[in-house]
Amino acid sequence: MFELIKTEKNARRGRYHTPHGTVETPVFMNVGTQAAIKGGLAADDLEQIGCQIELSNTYHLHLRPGDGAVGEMGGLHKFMTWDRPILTDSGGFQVFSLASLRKIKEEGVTFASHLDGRRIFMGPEESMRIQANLGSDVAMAFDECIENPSPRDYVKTSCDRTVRWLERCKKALSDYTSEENAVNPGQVLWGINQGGTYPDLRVDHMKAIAELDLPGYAIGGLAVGETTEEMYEIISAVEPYMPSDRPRYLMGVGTPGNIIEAVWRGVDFFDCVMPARNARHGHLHTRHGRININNQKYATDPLPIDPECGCPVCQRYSRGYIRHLLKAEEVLGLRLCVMHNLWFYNNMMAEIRQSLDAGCFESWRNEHAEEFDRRI
RNA sequence: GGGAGAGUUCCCGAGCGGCCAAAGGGGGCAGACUGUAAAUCUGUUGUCACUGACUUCGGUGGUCCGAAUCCACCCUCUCCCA
Repeated sequence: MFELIKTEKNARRGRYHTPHGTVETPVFMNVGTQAAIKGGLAADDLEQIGCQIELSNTYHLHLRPGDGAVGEMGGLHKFMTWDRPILTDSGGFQVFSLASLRKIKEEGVTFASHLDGRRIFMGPEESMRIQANLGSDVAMAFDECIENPSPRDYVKTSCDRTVRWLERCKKALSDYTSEENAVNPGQVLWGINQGGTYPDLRVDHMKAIAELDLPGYAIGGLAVGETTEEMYEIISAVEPYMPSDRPRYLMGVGTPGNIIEAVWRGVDFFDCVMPARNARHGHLHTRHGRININNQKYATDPLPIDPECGCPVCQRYSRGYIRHLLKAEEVLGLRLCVMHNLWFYNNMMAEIRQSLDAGCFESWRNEHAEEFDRRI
Protein backbone atom coordinates (compact mmCIF):
# COMPACT_ATOMS: atom_id res chain seq x y z
CA MET A 1 0.00 0.00 0.00
CA PHE A 2 1.28 3.41 -0.99
CA GLU A 3 0.80 6.66 0.91
CA LEU A 4 1.43 9.90 -0.91
CA ILE A 5 2.66 12.27 1.79
CA LYS A 6 3.54 15.39 -0.10
CA THR A 7 4.14 16.66 -3.61
CA GLU A 8 6.21 19.44 -5.13
CA LYS A 9 4.98 19.97 -8.68
CA ASN A 10 5.32 16.46 -10.15
CA ALA A 11 7.78 15.24 -7.52
CA ARG A 12 6.39 13.01 -4.80
CA ARG A 13 7.30 12.19 -1.22
CA GLY A 14 5.70 8.90 -0.20
CA ARG A 15 5.72 5.79 1.90
CA TYR A 16 5.24 2.21 0.75
CA HIS A 17 4.19 -0.56 3.13
CA THR A 18 5.27 -4.16 2.62
CA PRO A 19 5.06 -7.33 4.74
CA HIS A 20 8.68 -6.65 5.73
CA GLY A 21 8.35 -3.03 6.67
CA THR A 22 7.94 0.41 5.23
CA VAL A 23 9.94 2.14 2.53
CA GLU A 24 10.29 5.90 2.49
CA THR A 25 10.19 7.21 -1.06
CA PRO A 26 11.72 8.36 -3.32
CA VAL A 27 14.04 5.42 -2.79
CA PHE A 28 16.97 3.68 -4.41
CA MET A 29 16.87 -0.12 -4.33
CA ASN A 30 20.27 -1.73 -3.88
CA VAL A 31 20.88 -4.41 -6.46
CA GLY A 32 21.82 -7.89 -5.29
CA THR A 33 21.10 -9.88 -8.43
CA GLN A 34 22.24 -13.24 -7.08
CA ALA A 35 21.10 -12.51 -3.52
CA ALA A 36 24.31 -10.62 -2.85
CA ILE A 37 25.62 -7.13 -3.47
CA LYS A 38 28.64 -7.62 -5.71
CA GLY A 39 31.82 -6.39 -4.08
CA GLY A 40 31.42 -8.31 -0.85
CA LEU A 41 28.77 -6.39 1.08
CA ALA A 42 26.95 -8.39 3.74
CA ALA A 43 23.51 -7.82 5.24
CA ASP A 44 25.00 -5.74 8.09
CA ASP A 45 26.72 -3.54 5.52
CA LEU A 46 23.40 -2.90 3.78
CA GLU A 47 22.07 -1.55 7.06
CA GLN A 48 25.15 0.61 7.46
CA ILE A 49 24.84 2.19 4.01
CA GLY A 50 21.19 3.07 4.55
CA CYS A 51 19.63 0.47 2.28
CA GLN A 52 15.84 0.33 2.69
CA ILE A 53 15.03 -2.26 0.06
CA GLU A 54 17.05 -4.83 -1.81
CA LEU A 55 16.52 -6.15 -5.34
CA SER A 56 17.23 -9.66 -6.59
CA ASN A 57 16.72 -11.46 -9.87
CA THR A 58 14.35 -14.24 -10.89
CA TYR A 59 16.35 -15.62 -13.80
CA HIS A 60 19.66 -15.74 -11.94
CA LEU A 61 18.29 -17.28 -8.75
CA HIS A 62 16.25 -19.78 -10.74
CA LEU A 63 19.47 -21.02 -12.36
CA ARG A 64 21.47 -20.95 -9.16
CA PRO A 65 20.81 -22.08 -6.48
CA GLY A 66 17.27 -22.71 -7.81
CA ASP A 67 14.16 -21.02 -6.49
CA GLY A 68 13.07 -24.35 -5.02
CA ALA A 69 16.15 -24.35 -2.81
CA VAL A 70 15.54 -20.76 -1.73
CA GLY A 71 11.91 -21.64 -1.00
CA GLU A 72 12.97 -24.58 1.14
CA MET A 73 15.27 -22.27 3.05
CA GLY A 74 12.22 -20.14 3.87
CA GLY A 75 12.49 -17.59 1.05
CA LEU A 76 14.96 -14.89 0.15
CA HIS A 77 14.57 -12.92 3.37
CA LYS A 78 15.68 -15.84 5.51
CA PHE A 79 18.15 -17.07 2.91
CA MET A 80 20.11 -13.84 2.91
CA THR A 81 19.17 -12.83 6.47
CA TRP A 82 17.64 -9.58 5.29
CA ASP A 83 14.29 -9.08 6.95
CA ARG A 84 13.45 -5.80 5.23
CA PRO A 85 11.70 -5.31 1.90
CA ILE A 86 12.84 -7.15 -1.21
CA LEU A 87 11.76 -6.66 -4.81
CA THR A 88 12.51 -9.27 -7.43
CA ASP A 89 12.93 -8.50 -11.08
CA SER A 90 11.10 -10.96 -13.30
CA GLY A 91 13.67 -12.07 -15.86
CA GLY A 92 12.32 -9.54 -18.34
CA PHE A 93 15.59 -7.68 -18.41
CA GLN A 94 17.38 -10.90 -19.36
CA VAL A 95 15.15 -11.03 -22.44
CA PHE A 96 17.09 -7.90 -23.41
CA SER A 97 20.56 -8.51 -21.94
CA LEU A 98 20.73 -12.16 -23.02
CA ALA A 99 19.07 -11.46 -26.37
CA SER A 100 21.53 -13.69 -28.23
CA LEU A 101 20.60 -16.63 -26.00
CA ARG A 102 16.81 -16.58 -26.19
CA LYS A 103 13.73 -17.00 -28.37
CA ILE A 104 10.39 -15.27 -27.71
CA LYS A 105 6.99 -16.79 -28.38
CA GLU A 106 3.47 -16.06 -27.18
CA GLU A 107 3.78 -18.59 -24.34
CA GLY A 108 7.04 -17.16 -23.09
CA VAL A 109 10.78 -17.09 -23.62
CA THR A 110 13.24 -19.94 -24.08
CA PHE A 111 16.74 -19.16 -22.86
CA ALA A 112 19.94 -21.06 -23.35
CA SER A 113 21.34 -20.83 -19.82
CA HIS A 114 24.36 -18.52 -19.78
CA LEU A 115 25.93 -20.93 -17.26
CA ASP A 116 25.76 -24.23 -19.12
CA GLY A 117 23.59 -23.71 -22.19
CA ARG A 118 20.72 -25.86 -21.03
CA ARG A 119 17.25 -24.86 -22.17
CA ILE A 120 15.26 -22.75 -19.69
CA PHE A 121 11.65 -21.88 -20.42
CA MET A 122 10.22 -18.85 -18.70
CA GLY A 123 6.78 -17.44 -19.30
CA PRO A 124 4.55 -15.36 -17.03
CA GLU A 125 3.49 -18.37 -14.95
CA GLU A 126 7.07 -19.63 -14.53
CA SER A 127 8.34 -16.20 -13.52
CA MET A 128 5.54 -15.83 -10.96
CA ARG A 129 6.12 -19.34 -9.62
CA ILE A 130 9.80 -18.58 -9.16
CA GLN A 131 9.14 -15.23 -7.52
CA ALA A 132 6.55 -16.82 -5.25
CA ASN A 133 9.18 -19.33 -4.17
CA LEU A 134 11.65 -16.53 -3.58
CA GLY A 135 9.02 -14.79 -1.47
CA SER A 136 9.93 -11.23 -2.33
CA ASP A 137 7.59 -8.43 -1.22
CA VAL A 138 7.20 -7.13 -4.75
CA ALA A 139 7.24 -9.39 -7.78
CA MET A 140 7.73 -7.67 -11.11
CA ALA A 141 5.68 -8.59 -14.15
CA PHE A 142 7.34 -10.81 -16.73
CA ASP A 143 7.87 -8.49 -19.69
CA GLU A 144 10.08 -8.02 -22.67
CA CYS A 145 12.56 -5.22 -22.19
CA ILE A 146 12.83 -3.92 -25.75
CA GLU A 147 16.09 -2.52 -27.03
CA ASN A 148 16.11 1.11 -28.25
CA PRO A 149 15.72 2.05 -30.95
CA SER A 150 13.40 -0.70 -32.26
CA PRO A 151 11.00 -0.59 -35.21
CA ARG A 152 7.57 0.71 -34.32
CA ASP A 153 5.83 -2.46 -35.61
CA TYR A 154 7.94 -4.65 -33.41
CA VAL A 155 7.39 -2.45 -30.35
CA LYS A 156 3.63 -2.52 -30.91
CA THR A 157 3.56 -6.31 -31.26
CA SER A 158 5.73 -6.76 -28.17
CA CYS A 159 3.65 -4.31 -26.09
CA ASP A 160 0.41 -6.09 -26.94
CA ARG A 161 1.97 -9.37 -25.88
CA THR A 162 3.30 -7.80 -22.67
CA VAL A 163 -0.28 -6.82 -21.76
CA ARG A 164 -1.44 -10.41 -22.28
CA TRP A 165 1.51 -11.63 -20.25
CA LEU A 166 0.61 -9.19 -17.47
CA GLU A 167 -2.91 -10.62 -17.24
CA ARG A 168 -1.40 -14.08 -16.93
CA CYS A 169 1.07 -12.83 -14.30
CA LYS A 170 -1.74 -11.35 -12.23
CA LYS A 171 -3.75 -14.58 -12.29
CA ALA A 172 -0.73 -16.77 -11.57
CA LEU A 173 0.68 -14.77 -8.70
CA SER A 174 -2.67 -14.52 -6.99
CA ASP A 175 -3.00 -18.32 -7.26
CA TYR A 176 0.48 -18.93 -5.89
CA THR A 177 0.25 -16.46 -3.00
CA SER A 178 -3.07 -17.87 -1.89
CA GLU A 179 -1.58 -21.35 -1.55
CA GLU A 180 -1.57 -22.56 2.04
CA ASN A 181 2.20 -22.80 2.26
CA ALA A 182 2.98 -19.60 0.34
CA VAL A 183 6.42 -18.26 1.25
CA ASN A 184 5.13 -14.68 1.34
CA PRO A 185 1.32 -14.42 1.19
CA GLY A 186 1.58 -10.63 1.13
CA GLN A 187 3.64 -10.59 -2.05
CA VAL A 188 2.26 -8.25 -4.71
CA LEU A 189 2.68 -7.74 -8.45
CA TRP A 190 3.77 -4.55 -10.15
CA GLY A 191 3.14 -3.99 -13.85
CA ILE A 192 5.71 -2.70 -16.32
CA ASN A 193 5.18 -0.14 -19.04
CA GLN A 194 6.93 -0.59 -22.38
CA GLY A 195 6.67 1.16 -25.74
CA GLY A 196 10.20 1.95 -26.76
CA THR A 197 10.75 5.57 -27.72
CA TYR A 198 7.22 6.06 -29.12
CA PRO A 199 5.24 8.31 -26.76
CA ASP A 200 1.85 7.26 -28.16
CA LEU A 201 2.64 3.55 -27.79
CA ARG A 202 3.92 4.22 -24.29
CA VAL A 203 0.68 5.96 -23.34
CA ASP A 204 -1.54 3.29 -24.92
CA HIS A 205 0.37 0.58 -23.11
CA MET A 206 0.24 2.42 -19.80
CA LYS A 207 -3.53 2.88 -20.10
CA ALA A 208 -3.95 -0.82 -20.87
CA ILE A 209 -1.94 -2.04 -17.90
CA ALA A 210 -3.46 0.53 -15.55
CA GLU A 211 -6.80 -1.16 -16.09
CA LEU A 212 -5.49 -4.21 -14.26
CA ASP A 213 -5.45 -2.12 -11.09
CA LEU A 214 -2.10 -3.35 -9.78
CA PRO A 215 -0.49 -2.09 -6.54
CA GLY A 216 2.45 -0.55 -8.40
CA TYR A 217 3.68 0.39 -11.85
CA ALA A 218 7.08 0.57 -13.43
CA ILE A 219 8.50 2.19 -16.53
CA GLY A 220 10.78 -0.32 -18.19
CA GLY A 221 12.71 -0.33 -21.41
CA LEU A 222 14.57 2.90 -20.76
CA ALA A 223 18.32 3.50 -20.57
CA VAL A 224 18.67 0.72 -23.15
CA GLY A 225 20.01 2.68 -26.10
CA GLU A 226 18.05 5.93 -26.37
CA THR A 227 19.44 9.35 -25.46
CA THR A 228 19.00 10.85 -22.01
CA GLU A 229 16.71 13.50 -23.45
CA GLU A 230 14.50 10.84 -25.08
CA MET A 231 14.37 9.02 -21.76
CA TYR A 232 13.16 12.14 -19.94
CA GLU A 233 10.58 12.80 -22.66
CA ILE A 234 9.17 9.29 -22.33
CA ILE A 235 8.93 9.59 -18.55
CA SER A 236 7.08 12.88 -18.90
CA ALA A 237 4.78 11.41 -21.53
CA VAL A 238 3.81 8.35 -19.48
CA GLU A 239 3.68 9.87 -16.00
CA PRO A 240 0.23 11.51 -16.35
CA TYR A 241 -1.25 8.07 -17.07
CA MET A 242 0.32 6.33 -14.08
CA PRO A 243 -2.13 6.03 -11.17
CA SER A 244 -1.10 8.72 -8.70
CA ASP A 245 -2.03 6.59 -5.70
CA ARG A 246 0.40 3.81 -6.67
CA PRO A 247 4.18 3.75 -6.52
CA ARG A 248 6.08 4.43 -9.74
CA TYR A 249 9.33 2.67 -10.46
CA LEU A 250 11.79 3.63 -13.17
CA MET A 251 13.64 0.40 -13.83
CA GLY A 252 17.39 0.30 -14.10
CA VAL A 253 18.02 4.03 -13.91
CA GLY A 254 20.50 5.56 -13.47
CA THR A 255 23.14 8.17 -12.83
CA PRO A 256 22.56 10.49 -9.85
CA GLY A 257 21.44 13.18 -12.28
CA ASN A 258 19.06 10.77 -14.05
CA ILE A 259 17.45 9.88 -10.72
CA ILE A 260 17.05 13.47 -9.63
CA GLU A 261 15.47 14.38 -12.96
CA ALA A 262 13.14 11.39 -12.78
CA VAL A 263 12.05 12.25 -9.23
CA TRP A 264 11.34 15.71 -10.55
CA ARG A 265 9.11 14.07 -13.18
CA GLY A 266 7.19 12.01 -10.62
CA VAL A 267 9.05 8.73 -10.06
CA ASP A 268 9.32 7.07 -6.62
CA PHE A 269 11.44 3.92 -6.98
CA PHE A 270 14.79 3.34 -8.65
CA ASP A 271 17.40 0.66 -9.01
CA CYS A 272 20.63 0.57 -10.96
CA VAL A 273 23.77 -1.51 -11.17
CA MET A 274 25.86 1.54 -11.98
CA PRO A 275 26.93 2.64 -8.52
CA ALA A 276 28.13 -0.86 -7.64
CA ARG A 277 29.68 -1.67 -11.01
CA ASN A 278 31.33 1.70 -11.38
CA ALA A 279 32.65 1.36 -7.86
CA ARG A 280 34.26 -1.97 -8.73
CA HIS A 281 35.88 -0.19 -11.66
CA GLY A 282 37.14 2.66 -9.48
CA HIS A 283 34.66 5.34 -10.54
CA LEU A 284 33.47 6.94 -7.33
CA HIS A 285 30.88 9.59 -6.60
CA THR A 286 31.58 12.80 -4.74
CA ARG A 287 29.38 15.81 -4.14
CA HIS A 288 31.31 17.66 -6.82
CA GLY A 289 31.34 14.93 -9.46
CA ARG A 290 32.72 11.53 -10.26
CA ILE A 291 36.39 10.62 -9.83
CA ASN A 292 38.38 7.67 -11.17
CA ILE A 293 40.41 6.58 -8.18
CA ASN A 294 42.66 4.52 -10.44
CA ASN A 295 44.12 7.71 -11.85
CA GLN A 296 47.78 8.31 -11.12
CA LYS A 297 47.04 11.60 -9.40
CA TYR A 298 45.48 9.81 -6.43
CA ALA A 299 48.50 7.59 -5.69
CA THR A 300 49.60 9.57 -2.66
CA ASP A 301 46.39 11.48 -1.95
CA PRO A 302 45.73 11.43 1.80
CA LEU A 303 42.16 12.73 1.46
CA PRO A 304 39.12 10.46 1.71
CA ILE A 305 37.21 9.67 -1.52
CA ASP A 306 34.95 12.64 -0.79
CA PRO A 307 35.98 14.98 2.04
CA GLU A 308 32.34 16.05 2.38
CA CYS A 309 31.00 12.49 2.61
CA GLY A 310 29.64 11.00 5.80
CA CYS A 311 30.04 7.33 4.83
CA PRO A 312 32.03 4.89 6.98
CA VAL A 313 34.70 4.52 4.28
CA CYS A 314 35.33 8.25 4.07
CA GLN A 315 35.67 8.49 7.85
CA ARG A 316 38.69 6.23 7.77
CA TYR A 317 40.45 5.50 4.47
CA SER A 318 42.49 7.62 2.08
CA ARG A 319 42.30 7.77 -1.70
CA GLY A 320 45.92 6.65 -1.89
CA TYR A 321 45.23 3.53 0.15
CA ILE A 322 42.03 2.64 -1.74
CA ARG A 323 43.78 3.15 -5.08
CA HIS A 324 46.51 0.80 -3.93
CA LEU A 325 43.95 -1.84 -2.91
CA LEU A 326 42.33 -1.73 -6.36
CA LYS A 327 45.67 -1.85 -8.17
CA ALA A 328 46.78 -4.77 -6.01
CA GLU A 329 43.44 -6.51 -6.65
CA GLU A 330 42.70 -6.80 -2.96
CA VAL A 331 38.99 -7.54 -2.46
CA LEU A 332 38.91 -4.95 0.29
CA GLY A 333 39.32 -2.30 -2.39
CA LEU A 334 36.14 -3.41 -4.16
CA ARG A 335 34.26 -3.58 -0.92
CA LEU A 336 35.23 -0.09 0.22
CA CYS A 337 34.43 1.43 -3.17
CA VAL A 338 31.02 -0.27 -3.40
CA MET A 339 30.17 0.75 0.15
CA HIS A 340 31.03 4.33 -0.63
CA ASN A 341 29.03 4.55 -3.87
CA LEU A 342 25.95 2.83 -2.48
CA TRP A 343 26.08 5.03 0.59
CA PHE A 344 26.27 8.00 -1.77
CA TYR A 345 23.14 6.87 -3.63
CA ASN A 346 21.14 6.04 -0.51
CA ASN A 347 22.21 9.28 1.12
CA MET A 348 21.29 11.22 -2.01
CA MET A 349 17.79 9.74 -1.81
CA ALA A 350 17.59 10.73 1.86
CA GLU A 351 18.51 14.29 0.91
CA ILE A 352 15.87 14.26 -1.82
CA ARG A 353 13.25 13.16 0.71
CA GLN A 354 14.37 15.83 3.16
CA SER A 355 14.17 18.54 0.55
CA LEU A 356 10.71 17.32 -0.49
CA ASP A 357 9.64 17.37 3.15
CA ALA A 358 10.95 20.91 3.40
CA GLY A 359 9.36 21.91 0.10
CA CYS A 360 12.66 22.90 -1.46
CA PHE A 361 13.39 20.03 -3.83
CA GLU A 362 13.42 22.25 -6.89
CA SER A 363 16.28 24.37 -5.61
CA TRP A 364 18.11 21.28 -4.31
CA ARG A 365 17.80 19.78 -7.77
CA ASN A 366 19.09 22.94 -9.44
CA GLU A 367 22.07 22.91 -7.14
CA HIS A 368 23.07 19.25 -7.48
CA ALA A 369 21.63 17.41 -10.49
CA GLU A 370 24.28 18.45 -12.97
CA GLU A 371 27.17 18.57 -10.55
CA PHE A 372 26.69 15.00 -9.34
CA ASP A 373 27.10 13.64 -12.89
CA ARG A 374 30.17 15.68 -13.73
CA ARG A 375 33.44 13.83 -14.25
CA ILE A 376 36.27 15.43 -12.34
C1' G B 1 91.77 -22.45 -16.91
C1' G B 2 88.50 -25.36 -20.79
C1' G B 3 83.54 -25.96 -23.02
C1' A B 4 78.26 -24.66 -24.08
C1' G B 5 74.47 -21.08 -24.17
C1' A B 6 72.30 -16.26 -23.56
C1' G B 7 71.99 -10.67 -23.69
C1' U B 8 65.39 -7.39 -27.63
C1' U B 9 61.55 -1.55 -26.30
C1' C B 10 59.22 -0.63 -18.17
C1' C B 11 59.34 -6.47 -17.15
C1' C B 12 58.89 -11.45 -19.33
C1' G B 13 59.34 -12.99 -24.17
C1' A B 14 58.82 -13.82 -29.93
C1' G B 15 61.65 -12.39 -34.08
C1' C B 16 66.94 -14.84 -36.92
C1' G B 17 68.77 -10.36 -43.80
C1' G B 18 64.06 -6.23 -46.34
C1' C B 19 56.72 -6.83 -45.14
C1' C B 20 60.31 -4.46 -37.71
C1' A B 21 59.38 0.89 -33.81
C1' A B 22 59.71 -4.83 -33.53
C1' A B 23 54.28 -10.60 -32.18
C1' G B 24 52.18 -12.15 -27.47
C1' G B 25 51.74 -11.70 -22.19
C1' G B 26 52.47 -8.70 -17.81
C1' G B 27 52.77 -3.95 -15.84
C1' G B 28 51.68 1.36 -16.66
C1' C B 29 48.33 5.24 -18.45
C1' A B 30 43.38 6.50 -19.86
C1' G B 31 38.21 5.51 -21.32
C1' A B 32 33.40 2.85 -21.34
C1' C B 33 29.71 0.79 -18.21
C1' U B 34 22.10 2.60 -16.53
C1' G B 35 15.67 -3.79 -14.20
C1' U B 36 24.45 -7.16 -13.57
C1' A B 37 26.77 -13.43 -18.61
C1' A B 38 30.79 -7.22 -16.19
C1' A B 39 36.57 -7.59 -9.94
C1' U B 40 34.47 -6.93 -17.26
C1' C B 41 35.47 -4.64 -21.90
C1' U B 42 38.08 -0.95 -25.10
C1' G B 43 42.10 2.25 -26.42
C1' U B 44 47.06 3.43 -25.63
C1' U B 45 52.20 2.41 -24.10
C1' G B 46 60.46 4.92 -28.13
C1' U B 47 60.86 10.41 -29.58
C1' C B 48 59.22 14.43 -32.52
C1' A B 49 57.85 19.66 -36.10
C1' C B 50 53.51 12.56 -35.75
C1' U B 51 49.37 10.17 -43.38
C1' G B 52 56.28 11.55 -42.36
C1' A B 53 61.03 11.77 -39.98
C1' C B 54 64.47 10.42 -36.30
C1' U B 55 66.70 7.22 -32.43
C1' U B 56 66.35 1.82 -30.53
C1' C B 57 67.22 -4.72 -30.04
C1' G B 58 74.73 -5.49 -24.47
C1' G B 59 79.29 -2.45 -26.73
C1' U B 60 82.58 -1.22 -30.79
C1' G B 61 83.87 -2.04 -35.63
C1' G B 62 82.67 -4.63 -40.27
C1' U B 63 79.92 -7.29 -44.60
C1' C B 64 75.62 -5.85 -47.58
C1' C B 65 71.66 -1.62 -51.72
C1' G B 66 69.62 -2.99 -46.77
C1' A B 67 71.26 -5.78 -40.14
C1' A B 68 67.62 -6.94 -33.97
C1' U B 69 68.87 -10.75 -37.53
C1' C B 70 75.53 -12.31 -40.83
C1' C B 71 81.14 -11.63 -39.31
C1' A B 72 85.17 -10.01 -35.71
C1' C B 73 86.64 -8.43 -31.13
C1' C B 74 85.11 -6.78 -26.31
C1' C B 75 81.72 -6.62 -21.90
C1' U B 76 78.04 -9.08 -18.78
C1' C B 77 75.20 -13.30 -17.15
C1' U B 78 73.88 -18.72 -16.83
C1' C B 79 75.16 -23.83 -17.03
C1' C B 80 78.84 -27.95 -17.54
C1' C B 81 84.04 -29.75 -16.98
C1' A B 82 88.71 -28.90 -14.21
